[in-house]
Amino acid sequence: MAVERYNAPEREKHWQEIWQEADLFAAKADDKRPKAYILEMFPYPSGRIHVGHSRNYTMGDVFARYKRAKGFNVLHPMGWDAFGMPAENAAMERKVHPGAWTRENIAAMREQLKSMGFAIDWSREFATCDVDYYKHQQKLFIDMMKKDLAYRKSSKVNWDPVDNTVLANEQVIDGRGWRSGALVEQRELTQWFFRITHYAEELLEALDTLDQWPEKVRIMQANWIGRSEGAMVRWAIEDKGAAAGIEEIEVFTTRPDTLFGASFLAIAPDHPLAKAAAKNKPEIAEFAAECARQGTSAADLESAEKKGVDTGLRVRHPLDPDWLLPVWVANFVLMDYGTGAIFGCPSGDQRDLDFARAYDLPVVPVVLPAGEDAATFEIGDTAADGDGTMINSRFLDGMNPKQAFDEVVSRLEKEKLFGKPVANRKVNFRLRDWGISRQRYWGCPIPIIHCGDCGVVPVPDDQLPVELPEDATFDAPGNPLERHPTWSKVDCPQCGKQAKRETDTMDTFVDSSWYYVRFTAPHADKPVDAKEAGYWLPVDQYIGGVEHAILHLLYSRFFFRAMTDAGHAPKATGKGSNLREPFAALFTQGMVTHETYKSSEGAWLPPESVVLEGEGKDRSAKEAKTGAPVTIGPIEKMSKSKKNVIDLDEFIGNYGADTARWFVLSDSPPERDVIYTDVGVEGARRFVQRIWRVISEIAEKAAAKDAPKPEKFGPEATELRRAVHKALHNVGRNIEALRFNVAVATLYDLANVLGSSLQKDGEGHDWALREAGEFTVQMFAPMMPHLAEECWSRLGYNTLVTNQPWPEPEPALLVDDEITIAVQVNGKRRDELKIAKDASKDEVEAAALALEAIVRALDGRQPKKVIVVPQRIVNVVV
RNA sequence: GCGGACGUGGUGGAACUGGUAGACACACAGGACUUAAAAUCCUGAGGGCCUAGCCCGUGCGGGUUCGAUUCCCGCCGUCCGCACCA
Repeated sequence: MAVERYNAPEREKHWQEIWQEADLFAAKADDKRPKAYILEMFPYPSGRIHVGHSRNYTMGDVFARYKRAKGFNVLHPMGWDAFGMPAENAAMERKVHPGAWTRENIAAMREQLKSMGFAIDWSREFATCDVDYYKHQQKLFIDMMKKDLAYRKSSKVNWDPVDNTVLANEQVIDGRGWRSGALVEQRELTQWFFRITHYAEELLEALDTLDQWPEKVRIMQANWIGRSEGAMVRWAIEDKGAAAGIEEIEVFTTRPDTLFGASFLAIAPDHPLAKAAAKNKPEIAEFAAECARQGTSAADLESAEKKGVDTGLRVRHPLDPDWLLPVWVANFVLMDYGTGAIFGCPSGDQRDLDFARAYDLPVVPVVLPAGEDAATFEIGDTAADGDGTMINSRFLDGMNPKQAFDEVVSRLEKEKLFGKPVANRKVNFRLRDWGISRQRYWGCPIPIIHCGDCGVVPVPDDQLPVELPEDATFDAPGNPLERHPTWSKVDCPQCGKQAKRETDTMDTFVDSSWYYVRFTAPHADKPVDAKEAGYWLPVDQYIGGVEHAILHLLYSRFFFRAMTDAGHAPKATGKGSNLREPFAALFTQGMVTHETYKSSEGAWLPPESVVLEGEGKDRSAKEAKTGAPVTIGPIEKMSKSKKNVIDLDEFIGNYGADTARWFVLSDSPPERDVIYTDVGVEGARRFVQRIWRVISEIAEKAAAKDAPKPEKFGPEATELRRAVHKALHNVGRNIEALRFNVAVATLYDLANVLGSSLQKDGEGHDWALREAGEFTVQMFAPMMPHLAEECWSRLGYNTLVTNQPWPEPEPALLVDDEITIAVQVNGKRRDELKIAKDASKDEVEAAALALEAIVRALDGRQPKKVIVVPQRIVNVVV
């Protein structure tokens, strides 16, 4: 009989109301069940949720619902990463207050998330721009400062000389300010830093304990921290007059063994010596200014052509006082790394080689790679940075680099320059302290007061929070806090004299470095409720984009330690005692991508305004309204700026939340990108309807819901039960491993089986059908929860499937008595063999050799060897 | 430039730990139902050839192995991050 269509939008609303009334997802600590804290990286409230965002939350939700069914006490909260630049840009462009803009966006996005039917404990929701959140962050800052984990120092920013404002790296386009178009320059400012380097060693070593993190993220973090063992080597400057009294240059090197291959020293353009030298040589000043116009980003610096200027200064080689080397200023040497000075060994380092070739500096090979002849070996375009034998290195000749390293360092440790050892061993990290100062309004104010007499004074606890002034102006670039007429004027808390508030606000990465702690007790009157945090932490499954693999995750790992050490530790409970890592398991998911469209004027067009025609190479597009031609651009991650987004409301209105959920889980492995296509969505929508039909038919044909389990099952029923129990096993296993696309495929498979078994009959079949229907509904319930509730009630229940425990498969139904294995001859498959699962090796071999196709393939030749891997394969070698 | 990943039919992808490559889905073709269409259901299919069978095939080139999508080396391409986007 015909089954009426499932009206997803209408039924979904219904079930969401039911869940809300039952208050199913509110989490409470102190439960007898084991806990599971499941968290997706919280969103920036940019305006509206699109299908791209929804994937991340859907994955978390499937996992949370599954864990709930498996008997865990689940915490699955949601909040808003609400500070940041876009709100301030909106304020400038549209004259809305950043706060108002943000609140509006949050309200809209909250409704969108709710319409997806996520199993979220909304009572814990907060935004990082809530005073009640950031006031605790100010307290954390002060306590970290007291532990010397926050401090001030000078560092560089991108400065727009026309707008008189600091620019973010992304606001610098080809060296110019994005609004003014002015050439950006580097400028030094005194700014606040977190001492993340204090934890460099620990953050590196603890990576080994994160066995539920993707290997690639751990590798990236390890490289980012960049521990290297080397030596500090001091070089005496020959002409001190020219160097403004500076006597030496200290260099960090990981390769002291290659010292005899040195041909120059290079210093950063902002190295003190470079600054001193610039006073006498205008071309150095000019070069430094040119470098300062390159922007501050490492990618720009390192991909720029290697350039330099000879300072004219000369230094003495530490191993040979008669050997003088030139000192260059070079754009590829970074003041932030090591000492801001290097010695160049062109034969052993590609960057040094490129530089030496450009400026005709000597290239002396010092490491002879294995297999090369010392007499003929020459360096071409590629540096020899590998292992080998030392040559051209006097007393080091014949050693390997490791021995030479030790020899050089121990010699130089004993030598003195100006009364101190010439060299000493040193462990260096690439990791730099975290600069958190932002010269902007929409962020957490740094709770500091600057007093002419007392200096830097933290705001006392009883004067917290330092709130942002509502009446700031956004009509001009620059920091609204700085130009506010009264806000920064305060009395010094120590001496009472007139003083000035710190007008820098914190990097928004600070906000997101501890929000997962706050979720454990979002209304507590101190930053951390030790008991709640101790119960829920660590986060058992954290889900977010790979783009956060380094910064957000490393900052969070640091901040969690720092706040703990500053007196805000979770209370140790059993397993969680001495908790240092906030995220026990991490999953990095891929983006949802979509084609981009551009009008003939070069403007981005949203997909709904474009009509597509043809297929393959003949595909073309035009504007729906005007018919004007449209360029089909590359497939890129859905983003507002490129307009290639599918709005969630519209989607849900058309298809329903379950279709959206099913679509983003289907096909693509979750860690990889998924391309949004209309046909893909159609497929998901059809499946929703198909499931509804199949379950409805099962509800009619199956045994009554309390019918006793039959003693015996006929072959049809057994076949069905095998398929269902296997699917149950696989779906559970794959959700557990977050391989949602495979779980989805398993369910497609099962739906095919259910469809055909509806035509069948036999002993116990009606009971098997009911079991199949119920298990199937439970299996897809985490993914399509609304449809599952609808089907559950169709099957005659007035309970909620959301509250049902995950069924356990019967082990006996998971194994087949007879299996099929492939038979190969010389590694090529020639036939397959059906044989009892527990057949012995000899039986398998005999049966395989008797196969007609094998006899033919052997063609009378005697097998040299027969490899039998039980239950897998037979390979006959001739 | 540096660091990290990824690459399988027309398409998205599957393949547990080195053991039958292409599950499942989309698109396509044929059929059933229908006055017709939509919807639904059934069937087919990696490519090639001398088609009872054989050969080729997981970006390209090598290697290890009885056996490689899987491990190793080199290359090409794409994507992510690079410290003030979040």
